Amino acid sequence: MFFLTTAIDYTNGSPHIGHAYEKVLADVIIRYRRLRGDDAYFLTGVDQHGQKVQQTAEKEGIAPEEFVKRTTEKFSALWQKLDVKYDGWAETTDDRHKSCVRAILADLKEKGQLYKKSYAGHYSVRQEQFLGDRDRDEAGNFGPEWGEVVEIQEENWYFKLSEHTEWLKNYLESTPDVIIPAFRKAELLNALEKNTGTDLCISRPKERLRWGIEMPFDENYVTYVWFDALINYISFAGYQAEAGAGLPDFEKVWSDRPVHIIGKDILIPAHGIYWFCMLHAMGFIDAQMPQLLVHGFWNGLGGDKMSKSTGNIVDPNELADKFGVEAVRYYLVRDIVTGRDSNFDLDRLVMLFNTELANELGNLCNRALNMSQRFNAGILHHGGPLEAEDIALQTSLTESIAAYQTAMDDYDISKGLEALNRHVVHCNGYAERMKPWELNKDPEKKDRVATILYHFAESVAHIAVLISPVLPEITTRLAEQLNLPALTTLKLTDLHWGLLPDGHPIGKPKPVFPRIVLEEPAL
RNA sequence: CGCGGGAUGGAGCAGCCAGGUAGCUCGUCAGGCUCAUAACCUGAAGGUCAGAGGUUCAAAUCCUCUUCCCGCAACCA
Repeated sequence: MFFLTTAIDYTNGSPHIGHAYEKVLADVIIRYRRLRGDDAYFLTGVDQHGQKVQQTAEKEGIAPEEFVKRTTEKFSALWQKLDVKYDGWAETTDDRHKSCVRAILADLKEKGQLYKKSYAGHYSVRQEQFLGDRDRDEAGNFGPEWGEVVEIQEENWYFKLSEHTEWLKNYLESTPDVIIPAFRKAELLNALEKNTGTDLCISRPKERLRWGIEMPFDENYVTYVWFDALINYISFAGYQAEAGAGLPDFEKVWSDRPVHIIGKDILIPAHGIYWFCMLHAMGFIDAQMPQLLVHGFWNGLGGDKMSKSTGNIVDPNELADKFGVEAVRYYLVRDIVTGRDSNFDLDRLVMLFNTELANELGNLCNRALNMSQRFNAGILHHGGPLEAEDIALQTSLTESIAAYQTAMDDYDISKGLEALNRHVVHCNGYAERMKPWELNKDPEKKDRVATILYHFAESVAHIAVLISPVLPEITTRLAEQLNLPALTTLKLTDLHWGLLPDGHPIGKPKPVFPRIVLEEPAL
């Protein structure tokens, strides 16, 4: 089975465009895999524990449970709005997750993978955290923002990460496609080089952090981020779950290498090092290690980082309300090369929607249906013998589908959409060259007109199916206009010339993509 | 020598891994069409592919050096 996950979002604030991008990307990939006919499972969710949540909840004077419930809602509501359809929803406060985490910790302790060690360092009472050298100012002191800084000693639990780094290095070097895109692997190997020898602190004493999962063998501690959040990938996949827990069958879901979609910021060290080593310690073999699909970031217009301080944060909710879900989904996967960064540009969002969807595809559909209605009373006929131009159009479609499939298999959604667009453009050119509106004036050419119109409709039918991973709602609308609802259930392998039967009554044209019109800027 | 990414016509990008006439979208200019969502089609102008050197019959693409830009604390994708 194809098992796809995303990073789980931290429920300390509102979702922004980056969160939306990752989920839409995942949704497009999972829908594509289903279109390909693969059995697929999509898991996403939220990370709810930790200090920040505890602090923010305190500041607002409510219990962390309450706070987390509220912020989680914002995320799930957005996914619903953006038509992101997942099979499994991971919330780290879920009891099933907690017991899985505890079972894993107990097991690793049993195996001698965990130990307790004392650590001494500078601690900020106000911020409730240990400080490192990087927190010092130029003069080498801790600034006033940290408040009172004391030296304390503290015991914590550690995971023997260092016992697995050698294996990891060999694994990474000998296995292709562990990290997509490939250029990130070099970075990871470099980081690994530096990391050897250190173990991983995985606990916090309860006096400092209450909002977490209690260690199964030491009630004074909760486990800290790694053995909580990362575990979601297996806990919600049904790893060691009891029957009837409402979780999938782990053996089935994790039968192939799963794909984890993550942002470039959490590759090193979290997923690239910790997670692989954790799985290895748990006994996962090389063939069960996940692939990491690492995506880039959306920056502000000038390429600046998006941040609250510069105020260039983009709210996906507002975006969807203003421009529509289709425009947002299309833009997010069309205007970025998977793996790289891109600059978020509203003008381009509008432009891409208006040109590629409204003008080219939408208008193609519209003109095709209109002519069919006006010239042939809305009935499609396969028509007469094919001319060179007809064959060229069919070839264009075949080539577009092949290019689309290759690109989509490589998670290159942008290139896949571009391939579809090429065929749409070809169709519009075909229309200009064939001029069915001229031919129609000659009663002798009825058959020829029918052939041409059929080529339009059939192309639209194919594109409707192929674009469904990105714009599922549009597929439904196009299928309605073509009066062939069955299109929405077709798989890639079902596609062949002749989806629309001879004598098929086509629907009435109605703009599928109304152009986005922005108010003219006042001059 | 910390690590990594980037530099391609006015703007935004692809091509680079597996060298072989420099491509896409937008914009600009000129024309055409009228079936269609003022949409569509055709053509043109515009690039010494950051710079220097090297390998090669051939380099945007491989190698070396240089310059400039961006990212690299935190459970913010």
